[in-house]
Amino acid sequence: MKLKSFNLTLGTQIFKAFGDEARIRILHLILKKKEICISDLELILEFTQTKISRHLIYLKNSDLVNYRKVDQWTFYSIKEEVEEFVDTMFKYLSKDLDLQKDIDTYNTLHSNRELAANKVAMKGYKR
Amino acid sequence: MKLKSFNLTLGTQIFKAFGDEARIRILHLILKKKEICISDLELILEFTQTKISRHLIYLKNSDLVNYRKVDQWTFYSIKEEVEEFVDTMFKYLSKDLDLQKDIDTYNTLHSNRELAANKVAMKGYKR
DNA sequence: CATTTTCATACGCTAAAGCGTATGTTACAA
DNA sequence: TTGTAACATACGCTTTAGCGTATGAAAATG
Repeated sequence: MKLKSFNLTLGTQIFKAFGDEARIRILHLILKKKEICISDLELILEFTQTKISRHLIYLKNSDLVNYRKVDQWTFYSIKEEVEEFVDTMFKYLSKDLDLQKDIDTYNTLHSNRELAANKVAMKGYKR
Repeated sequence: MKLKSFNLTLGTQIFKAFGDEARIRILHLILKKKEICISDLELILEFTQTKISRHLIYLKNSDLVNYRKVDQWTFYSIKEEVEEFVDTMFKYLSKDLDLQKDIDTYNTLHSNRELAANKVAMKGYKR
């Protein structure tokens, strides 16, 4: 179910989550690609694994993302309750070139079959 | 003119501005009451003058508010370019009881003629 | 079964945020 | 002209945030 509003405490926490460029870029990729894992974010954003991991934990604690385990990967996604909110936020950022470039980078890597997402999606993927 | 979007840098700055309970409460009062000065915010929120002043400077530097001088007071207002954005943000906070209470407090003080806003609005206000 | 991959976390550091007290400045009031 | 009200700012302090390096754990791979 959709969350229509939040109180001051949660609201502040959510805005704080958006108050960091790295987290915005991570959230943006999660939103646009529905699901993404840490190792793929590492390739795309060229951050250290630690940095990405920590920001994802932050986002998890802010109730903005969920995760599920698939084989050895942990895929993060936007929590359904806040998806409309997150989507609204990114409408205000839709013209940003850096965010667009991140999507391009994802697409290139995906075409090159370099992402974990490829391996999971691949039929007959051998374990 | 309305600002439809902002880039990553400005966006991060704006979200940071919302990432603090005191600033949210201040912004909320400015938005709902159109204009407000520091001494009135002091009465309503019961923060120190320094704290309010600093947060308003922060909001000014984040391009969220404007101010104008009226007699001895400095009245802050939401910048027109971001008003639609700010309004949208507060829709998500519209159920919050603390924010509602701040408005009630403003209204009470206003009824009691205890705000600078009263003195300015008063016709024939003697200098 | 040894190695690699994926992700989390402890440690230590630096920078930024937030705050109170005190003080300064300007303009209005008496 | 003396005092007061409104607001800004310097100083010092404490807390929080963000980061890299190193290490740990679990699971998959070869």
